[in-house]
Amino acid sequence: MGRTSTAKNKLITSAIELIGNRSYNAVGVQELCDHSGVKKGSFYHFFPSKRDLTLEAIDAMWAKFKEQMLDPVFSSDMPAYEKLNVLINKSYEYQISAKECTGCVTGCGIGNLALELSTQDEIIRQKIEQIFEEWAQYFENMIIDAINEGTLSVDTDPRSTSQALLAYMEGVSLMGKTFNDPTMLRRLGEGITQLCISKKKIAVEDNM
Amino acid sequence: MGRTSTAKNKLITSAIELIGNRSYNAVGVQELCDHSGVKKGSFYHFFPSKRDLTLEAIDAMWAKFKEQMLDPVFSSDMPAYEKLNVLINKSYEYQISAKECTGCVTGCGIGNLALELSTQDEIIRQKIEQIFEEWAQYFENMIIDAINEGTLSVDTDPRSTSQALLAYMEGVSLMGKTFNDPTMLRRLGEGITQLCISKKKIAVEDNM
DNA sequence: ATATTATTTTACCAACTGGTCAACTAATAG
DNA sequence: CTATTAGTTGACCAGTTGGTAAAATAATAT
Repeated sequence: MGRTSTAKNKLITSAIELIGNRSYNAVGVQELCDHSGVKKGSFYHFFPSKRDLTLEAIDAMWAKFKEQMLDPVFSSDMPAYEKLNVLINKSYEYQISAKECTGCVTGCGIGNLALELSTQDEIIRQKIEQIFEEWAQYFENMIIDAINEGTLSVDTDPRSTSQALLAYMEGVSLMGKTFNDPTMLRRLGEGITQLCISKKKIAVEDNM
Repeated sequence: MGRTSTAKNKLITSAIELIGNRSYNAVGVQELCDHSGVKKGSFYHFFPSKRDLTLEAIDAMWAKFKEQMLDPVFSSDMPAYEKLNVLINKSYEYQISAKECTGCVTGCGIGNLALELSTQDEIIRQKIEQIFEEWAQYFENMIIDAINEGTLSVDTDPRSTSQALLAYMEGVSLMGKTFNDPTMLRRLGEGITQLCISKKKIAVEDNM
């Protein structure tokens, strides 16, 4: 039925690249079309609006992120603290290559859009909220496992702690981008374990 | 010599408000002018470009933030962990009122601009980098004091830890904005002390 | 009063924004 | 071989963008 097309995928790929390196509002429909070699008429054949392309681009970013970053790490049988270290290291490597390729630490594509658009587009905000919920779930499962194994204090609140871990990762990405320095991810990333992880049977609770 | 004017200040105030609630690229010169009751010709009498207004708005945001948030807290003689708690609580209160007033948790105005513009405007990136440096300095001084007082382990690296604290604050703001939920600041904010602070003479180092 | 300086106003601009439309072209199904 | 469906193309649009220029207006200094 009719002919087939690669235009849609090319547009999504370009959106991830261009919007990821700059911002939603800094990239126009025309540029998206030029970059992917698609005419504007085709753009609007596949997407009702730039907003809708962005929505699909966010899905694609998240799918890729899970596949390349989260799934490999969290389906392994490393101890929790090592999972976090590996995750941080992968982020570090990613930002290294981003900087080599574009001259800039680009940070977390999803976090960038979250800050730019949360107050402007409720649908996009909700989509990213849902993604963050899912993302934190990886941490939460890890924490619950660690508590059951006895490597983490039973006092640890899995949900709050998982969100704190995500917040810290996003914060570290923000710092890396602001300083345009990938090593920030490694240096600050190390601290992530302090937000929850202990190698002892029961974490020492001395902060009250 | 000539007449005086309030236009410049009105524009800066409007920029903080409008760009703070939305984003740099989502707010145009015309809207800035309308909102502050200044004609466009006057805008360009005082600022060579929208970018330059933003630069001054960032300075004003930072000055206000120091005056209202950082200075009161860090010039007090509270213990370090309480300084952090008060700071978190102030941020929480601020986001509560932002949401009451605009319907949205707006997050950290400086962090928002950092993510939106760091890869697009090197001058703005450098300005925010410098602000973050100064901001972290507040934390660093606090940490050094705490180490000297013996309330914090001598193993603590003041510089990295101070940046980690800032990263966490920014991350928590990002989460609060994304979930449009001010209580996130309070709930996640509590965790900040874990990034460095101990009430015991010497922190238990059990993460290595 | 007048010259000077600072500020305001209005009208304007080219470039670009997201988005539309109708005609055109390929592929497939019958 | 013909319909039908899916995708492509280029011309077009109204509204907006950041920014300009020159004349008009107020305040001050002399």
